[in-house]
Amino acid sequence: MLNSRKTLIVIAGPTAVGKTDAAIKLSKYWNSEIISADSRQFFSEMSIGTAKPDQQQLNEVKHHFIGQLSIHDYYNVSKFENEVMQLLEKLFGKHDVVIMVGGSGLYIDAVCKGIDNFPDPEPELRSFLKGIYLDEGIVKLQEMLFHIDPEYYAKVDINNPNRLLRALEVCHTTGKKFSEQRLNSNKNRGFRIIKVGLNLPRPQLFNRIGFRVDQMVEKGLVEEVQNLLPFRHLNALNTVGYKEIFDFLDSKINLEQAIENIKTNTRRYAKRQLTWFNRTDEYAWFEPSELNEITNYLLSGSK
RNA sequence: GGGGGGGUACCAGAGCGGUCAAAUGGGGCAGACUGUAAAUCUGUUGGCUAAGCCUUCGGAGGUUCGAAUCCUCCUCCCCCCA
Repeated sequence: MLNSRKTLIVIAGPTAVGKTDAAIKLSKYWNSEIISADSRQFFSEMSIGTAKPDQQQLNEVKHHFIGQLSIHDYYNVSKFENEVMQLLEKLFGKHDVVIMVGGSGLYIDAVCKGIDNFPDPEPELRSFLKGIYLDEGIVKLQEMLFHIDPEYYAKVDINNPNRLLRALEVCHTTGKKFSEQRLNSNKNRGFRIIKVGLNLPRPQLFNRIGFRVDQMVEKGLVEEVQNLLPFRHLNALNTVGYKEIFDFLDSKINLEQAIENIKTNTRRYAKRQLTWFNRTDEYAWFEPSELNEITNYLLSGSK
């Protein structure tokens, strides 16, 4: 069991706000290490388009969960939760403070609050259900769910194929209703968690997004995506910055248009992230440049 | 100079006498979200003292009980002929 003096500092915020830099500085201050909670920076083949920390930054502070997976690997939040918890046990052995940075809200929450246990989905079942959806449409999924798990049917977003697919998948593999197993439990972690949100006035954030996308293109985004073209069907590549370039490589749109689309979709992504983080009032919000304020806040809170 | 087409909400683009504050798409804004999550999905998008009222469909007049829709003039744009 972890010592309660141990603290996990969570740094969250919308994409391109400046989380990486801030986390590195804070990590240096506490002489600690960084756990990344970014569902796309996990993949070794995706670097430019995911704005991974560069080699110099990686050398400055030890990072975990950056590029540890291949786009061909199957991964999910639950695995992330387990791996992070294992790692934390080790890290807290030598540090009182560990920093977790990232923009993937679900992944952050899985670490902070835990996530219910479900068996891993069987790939065959998953593709079977997907086939039904593709062949017979969402209405068929709705009917299936209505019969198997009316309770969940009553509360899900009935138009969201992913949700329906997942619920059906769980019902079929466990033989039990999804709604009965989805406890929304709140695991008690043996360490303190302090959450810091980083944000900027919207116009400024959006400027940074535009600038960063241009930079990605200069660094060779198109080539990176081109090399991944054969694997475009993989889930990891259903990602902003990649799908738009695929459209360009398909000659559906020109480069300029693709770049514009990436910027637009990134702005939307940032908005969705903010919506997620604003769901709770657990975050103390700062601008990324307010390092002193952040440090003071953390010091007063981590005592 | 002659002939033709057209100017509709942030943009594109339907509508072509009432059921039009105006389809649809894009963009914007807001939201949902426990295993594909940078994914997936939803709502909203003229104004207001909001089941009502006010101001909108290039501009000005006119016809009509009634006009984004018809007529006249003006204006701007596009295409064809010279």
